[in-house]
Order: sequence, then structure tokens, then C-alpha cells
Amino acid sequence: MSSKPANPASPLYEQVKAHILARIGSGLWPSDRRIPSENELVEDLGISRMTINRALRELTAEGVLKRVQGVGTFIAPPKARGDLLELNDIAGEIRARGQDHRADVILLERIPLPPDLRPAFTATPLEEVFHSVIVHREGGTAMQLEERYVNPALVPDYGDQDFTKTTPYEHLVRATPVTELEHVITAIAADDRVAHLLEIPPGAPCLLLERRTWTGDQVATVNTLIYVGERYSLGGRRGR
Amino acid sequence: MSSKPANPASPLYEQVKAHILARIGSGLWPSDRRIPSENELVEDLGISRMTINRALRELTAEGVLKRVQGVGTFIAPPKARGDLLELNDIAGEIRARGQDHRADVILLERIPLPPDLRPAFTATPLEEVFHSVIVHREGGTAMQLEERYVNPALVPDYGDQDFTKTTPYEHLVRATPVTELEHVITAIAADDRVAHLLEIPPGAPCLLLERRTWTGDQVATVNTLIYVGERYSLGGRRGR
DNA sequence: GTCGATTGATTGTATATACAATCATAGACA
DNA sequence: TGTCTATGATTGTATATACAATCAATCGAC
Repeated sequence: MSSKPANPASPLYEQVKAHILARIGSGLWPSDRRIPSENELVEDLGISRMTINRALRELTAEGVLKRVQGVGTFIAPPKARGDLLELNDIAGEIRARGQDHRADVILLERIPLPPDLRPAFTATPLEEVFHSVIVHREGGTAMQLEERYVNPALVPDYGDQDFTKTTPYEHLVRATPVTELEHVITAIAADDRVAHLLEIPPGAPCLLLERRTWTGDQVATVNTLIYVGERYSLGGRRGR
Repeated sequence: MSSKPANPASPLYEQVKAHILARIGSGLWPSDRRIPSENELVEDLGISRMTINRALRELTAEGVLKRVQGVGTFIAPPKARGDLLELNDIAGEIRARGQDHRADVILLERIPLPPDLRPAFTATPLEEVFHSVIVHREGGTAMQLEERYVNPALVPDYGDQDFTKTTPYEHLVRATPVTELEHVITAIAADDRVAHLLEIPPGAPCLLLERRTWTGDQVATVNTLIYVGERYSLGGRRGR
């Protein structure tokens, strides 16, 4: 390795961090790779060990590295992402669990905007919307009932999709980049329709997630997602 | 101020952090207060300046302190929050609706750490925790059952609070600046205990929010919040 | 009274040095 | 072959020292 990192405008410890991040970013140091020890970096970079230590310690605190006393310093695997406020890709989640995902398309059609949805689309007056109802299954067991109303101006081909092969999520994420999002979560008891579609007893507790997304200044989607309480939870983590 | 902080089981810089967090938690050092300078803390605690500096630097990175070169070190104000992922102040929400808030304190005690909570506090081994159970009412109607386990090292006076006058939320926001947060949300059917405390029929759908917060590298609180599905929902909005 | 320079206080960074703690490996011995 | 101990490598912490950079207050000149 070469001598002192360049860019004297920032402190040395920051330069060491940048040096390491560049090696990670370039793929030179992939996940789980052991990097040179502190003393090796002292030789390589001609910087004091305490400065190296600070850089490595901060990258460790930031989740970029993991260190084992007596052993060495390793590139940490990328963090699993998942946040309540993000769009939920139930198919992806199910597959990530090594389970078989299946989508039962109950309905997919273009309809006149129902009067009770007018308030939701006030900002984006429409005559018609796409309406889809899909049950997502994990290993055959119903997990989520998804009902969506989609703005055809943004996704003209929504109605042509085969949602047994792809999912609305996958399609919408590409077609309607989310610039704003609002949601409400509560718990409901499954009524007869929901209980039937999700194959649970009437009255069983379900998580109801209502969500509206915008792309630019247009309402893109209005979604009602119902999860079987016993089979699903939403989680997230937020930190420094 | 007295001499070296106690508890030699942890490194000095951690002890200094705990020492400072205890002063914040006790209300001795409120928001925006300037704390003693590094050199003053060197005198007060008889520890090297580099060790003090490390403690203060880490608390700054964690959002607990803010530092101004040439001026001093200050207690950072609690961050403005207003998001699903943030702490929910049910009392504040109820009052904001112009409704009367009341807290029924079912229990508030200091207990040995229950074995089933050990995993939650793995990162912060404790012998004891504070345990509180409170029912929050809006205009007399039960809305939320709140159960909390609180780290006494961070909030030594938690057990002395009158939570009919203030709320755990108000107290904890001050005492345990949240530097990391994780949660799980799901829907449950109220069991007999919950149904009794929330005055709802057994089996009624409730939103279950389980949350764990960290202050610095210590687990601060482990919370179980149960909301009556029919009476409460959690919402949020996110934009660019 | 205003402006600029100086001073003192404080935080910020870097280095050298020392010792502690942990881990993995190699070697010795039964 | 299995166990135990010693060794070397590595990270972890603590201290002392030095200089840099920034801020606020004070002082002096105009």
C-alpha cells in the first residue's frame, strides 16, 4: 500500500476512514474480509496507531467494520434493511425467509373512481382507477390481503400485469417513485369478507395498514394492506 | 463534584459517560446547560483529558451533547419528534385533542430483572429494573395499556415519580435520550388481563407495539404498549 | 462609540508510550 | 490422540504531551 492518504483538508482519521470506505466501495475488500491489522496500517500509511485505531473504532460504531480482540478487523456484512415507513414488499420478504411465495389475484380491473375514494384522490382528480385485490401466501398460508387503487395516468399498463409472476410492489416501485407517503396503522377484527379471503376465523385480530403515496404532486396509489396478526408483524430499527 | 466514578467493571470512558447521563437523567443538567469543560472534569474526576474527551465525543456522536470549539459542551435538547418510529406521548396526544388525560398507575416498582427479559437487556447486564404498568385514559375511556421496564442506571429516580402528575414519556424523554430504537408492531386479541385493564371484551383486536430504546450503548427501556384497536391508530407522514 | 488586535479558555487532533485483555496456534507431555 | 500451557498477534484502554483551531471577552487606538 502507498503512503499517507491525500486530501490534507480533512483530519487524518477521517482520511483513513475514507481510504477504507474506498476499498470497500471498489469491491477490493468484500464482506467478511479481514483487513490489515492496526500495526500493519501504521506501517502502510505511516500514521500513528492511535489515529488508525480511532478511524477503525468509528467505522465499527457505524456498522461498517466488526472487530474481534486478538483476531482482527473484518468488513461487516451489509445491514438488512427494512423500515416500517418503507413500502412493504411482502413477496420479497417471504422469499427472503426461504419460503414459497404465491399471489392469488382476486381481482384486477379498471373502474370508475368510487365516490368514497374521491377524498383520497382530491389532489389528483380522476375519472377512473385501477383496482386490484391480491392475497399473498407464504408456503400456502395466507399472510396478507392487499387492496390497491392506482392512478392510471402514472401506470397506464397496471391492468395488463400478470401479478402471479411479478407483484404490484415490484411494478409500482419502478413506475411510481414515492416522493411522499402517509399511513395509518391500527388493529381490526376480521370481518366475514377478510376472514374468508385470509382463511382465518371471523373476528381474528389483523393489522390494518392504510397507505397513500404520491409521485411528484400526484396521488399515485391508495392502499389497504391487511395482515393476519398471528402470522405477521411489522418491524423496524432506527439508530444513529 | 466527587472523585473517580465507581463501578470499575467498565472502562473509565464508559464510566464518565454513565456519570454524565446520570446527571442528565436526574434533571441536574437540563437541556442546553453548559457542562464543566474537559479540564474541569479532569480536575473533578482525576482522569486524563483524553479519556474525558473520548467520553464527551461519543456522547456528542450519540446526540446527547453538543460541543462548540472554544466555547464549551452543552446538553443537547431532545429531538423534535412526530413520527410513527418515534416515542409516542399518549398524554400529549390526548391533550392535543382537547380531551382529559388520566393515568391509572397499576404498578410501579423496582424488581429483579425477570429472566425472560434477559435477552432484551443482553447488551446491558442488570440485576434489577424498574417496572411500571399504566393505563392511559381519554375522557375516562381506556386507550392504552403501557408496560415499561426501565434501566435504573440511567433513571435512578424512576420509581419515585408520581405518574398521575407526569408521564413516563415525559420523564424518559429527558432522562434517556434515544440514540437507537427498534420496534415490532402487530395485532393481537386482548387476553383476559388486557381486556380487564382496558375495559374491552376479551378477544377484541388491539395494536401491540413492542419497543426497545438505547441511550448510548445502554438499553434504556423495554416497552410494551397495547392500544385498543377501535379507539386508536398510529399514523405518520413522510415526504422528501 | 466602534473597530481591530490580543488574550485566555475551550475544544480538536495527533503522537508516543504503556499495559491489559482476548484469541488462535504451536509445542510439550501424558 | 487429547489436553494443557506458553507464545505471539491483535485489539482495547489509559495517559502524557504537544500543537492547532475556534470562540468570546477585553483592551487599546482612533
